[in-house]
Amino acid sequence: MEKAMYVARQTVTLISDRASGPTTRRAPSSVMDVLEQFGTTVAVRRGHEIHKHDEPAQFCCKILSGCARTVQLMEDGRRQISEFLWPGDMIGMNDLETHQANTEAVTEVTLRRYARRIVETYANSHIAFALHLRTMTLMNLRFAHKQMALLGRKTAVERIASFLLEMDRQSATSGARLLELPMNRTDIADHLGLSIETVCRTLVSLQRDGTIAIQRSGVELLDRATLLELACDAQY
Amino acid sequence: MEKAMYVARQTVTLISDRASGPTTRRAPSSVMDVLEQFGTTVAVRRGHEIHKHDEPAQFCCKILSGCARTVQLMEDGRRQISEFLWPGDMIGMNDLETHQANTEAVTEVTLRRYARRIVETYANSHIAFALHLRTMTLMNLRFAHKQMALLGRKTAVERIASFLLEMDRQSATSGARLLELPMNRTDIADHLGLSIETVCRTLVSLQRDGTIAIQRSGVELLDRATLLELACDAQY
DNA sequence: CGCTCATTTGATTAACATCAAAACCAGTGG
DNA sequence: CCACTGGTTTTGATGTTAATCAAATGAGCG
Repeated sequence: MEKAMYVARQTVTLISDRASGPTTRRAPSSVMDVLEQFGTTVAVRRGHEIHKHDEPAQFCCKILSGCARTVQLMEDGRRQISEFLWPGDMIGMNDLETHQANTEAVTEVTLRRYARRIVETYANSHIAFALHLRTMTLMNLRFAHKQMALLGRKTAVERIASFLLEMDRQSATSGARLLELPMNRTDIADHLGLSIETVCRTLVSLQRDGTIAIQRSGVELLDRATLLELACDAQY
Repeated sequence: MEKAMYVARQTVTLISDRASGPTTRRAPSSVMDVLEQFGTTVAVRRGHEIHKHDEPAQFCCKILSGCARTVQLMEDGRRQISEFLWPGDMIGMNDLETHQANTEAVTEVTLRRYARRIVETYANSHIAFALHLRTMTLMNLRFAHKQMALLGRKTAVERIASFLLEMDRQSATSGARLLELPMNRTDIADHLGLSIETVCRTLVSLQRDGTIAIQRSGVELLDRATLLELACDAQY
């Protein structure tokens, strides 16, 4: 009975989801909901791995709660965090046979996990689902291009300002003064291509200017106008 | 008659194309060939624009010959070149309503141009085509992630070595000693997040080491082993 | 040949990394 | 409550890489 219901919903709502807009990498509910019935819920502890690089991509997941990071690792230990992932984001959809990066829990994370076989089967028989997968990948790609411009051409302050605005946009309580930052300074550094000390110093200097106020678990955005200017980015 | 032929080919060969492997962003011939009949061939002169950022995405193109670049521009003129595009690569498939970046001809370029409306229509009714679009986008995303690691964490020499190996991989005559580099030093700099002077100096220093030999229109790769080591990248 | 544009070289500077240590913070247990 | 511990963040001093500024050289072309 539940199964029947899902199928019905799917035929009705599949198309409309592409309107979810260019700014989110979230899985809009309706198209992906058809997977619900096949998923299992899993908890991953802070710091633990969700997927490993080069592992066969058996599963993909939707984040229910918490924050994760995708990490590219060089032999000598240098790290690049391509993105942080939030509730609603999908993990492991950007891979074909094997995972392309480590995915790790930044905080305690709960996931809804699906066998990729199911997802692929579904994509092979439901065109709107296949199109939706592409749209999700495109959103990721759009973000990646922005991040390349940040890493290639922005200064430390510009990177931090962009990061704060991006985190605010992603955040559930976007627009609130207090912005929670669950990741530590090392993660921020490895996401922005900076050293941890530069991240600290830049945040402190923004605090001295009165642009932000650093809190134990995040940052207050006091002066958005200044951040916007510093971010050098039409999007925000 | 020609039309009929194309349709026939399509039904036979649609599925098999996903085997085209993880290392190319090219459009494998068979799936995309169904578009052929709708395309028009266009020439774009060196330096001219193919698509403009924020323009409605009316067309997409396949490169027939030449080299193009996708450029992200900041207000003050700083540039980031996300990628170079080669014969077989698709342009404008990574956008939804509007283009996300400028695409410009590095050399004289000839294109096969298709109305997006046709492509979208086709994707909406042919599932293998829709799946293929996703696979192409995934290849692009994979490259973008590698480039983020390069921009965030690699030194100048490592970037140049990675770039040369990447260009060699993309090149039609991959493996040959002489590697053609149609883009100028400024383009390379804006692709690697370096200054033009650093690109020059680094190339010259690799030449002094005997790793490469700089030619008027490219570079000879004399010592691939050293380049591989410098690139710090398991992929090559 | 002389013009323009691209590349290379040189000298100097600035931004950020690195190294080192102090301060802070969250737990833990007395 | 306080002291102790391990980890994270912050601050300070110094070093390095690559950017910037400036000029010379080289290549393509009418």
